[in-house]
Amino acid sequence: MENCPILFPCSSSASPLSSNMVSSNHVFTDFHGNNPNGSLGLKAVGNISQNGSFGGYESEVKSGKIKGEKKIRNPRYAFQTRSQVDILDDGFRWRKYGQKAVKDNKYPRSYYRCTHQGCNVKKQVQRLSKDEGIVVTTYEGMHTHPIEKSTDNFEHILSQMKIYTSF
DNA sequence: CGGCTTTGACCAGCGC
DNA sequence: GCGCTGGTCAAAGCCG
Repeated sequence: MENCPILFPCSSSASPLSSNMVSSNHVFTDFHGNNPNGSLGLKAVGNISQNGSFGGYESEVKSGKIKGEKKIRNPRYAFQTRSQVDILDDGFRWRKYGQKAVKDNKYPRSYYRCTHQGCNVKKQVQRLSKDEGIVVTTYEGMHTHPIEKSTDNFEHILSQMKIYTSF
């Protein structure tokens, strides 16, 4: 089955959502300041903690590199998920390659990399100091292979992400 | 035995 | 020019 909805568009699978996110350099989920709980229908997850930290997230590529177009980085996609654990099993195999503490947050940020050959997808998981129940997952790059694990439990998480990316 | 996590150090970019 | 922050690597150790 085409289990490559939004974040993980298979090379052969061209879902409208995936192309949408690819077209726009950053389809960043702009929840901050625009997250009336109830309108989202995310009663399951409650409130998503509307903080404006995401605005700064995207400012990375636009610094002074666009002029030289050399340091162009893969588009990033960040998602907030309500989870007790940092490790969100999205069906891929990730290898942790670093961990750093961020000043804004008291919790450390973990850097993961897809262990698949030829798949240089990176992701970083960060927990919000304000809400320890909120985990921010930032994906960088695109997977070029199908999911190797069943997205059984991941499905419900995905549904949440879908709502976020629907913005 | 292989794969993965951990942790410290190193490096590059940016701001002051 | 210096200092800071973020990001990545690499060696060692652990676990399955």
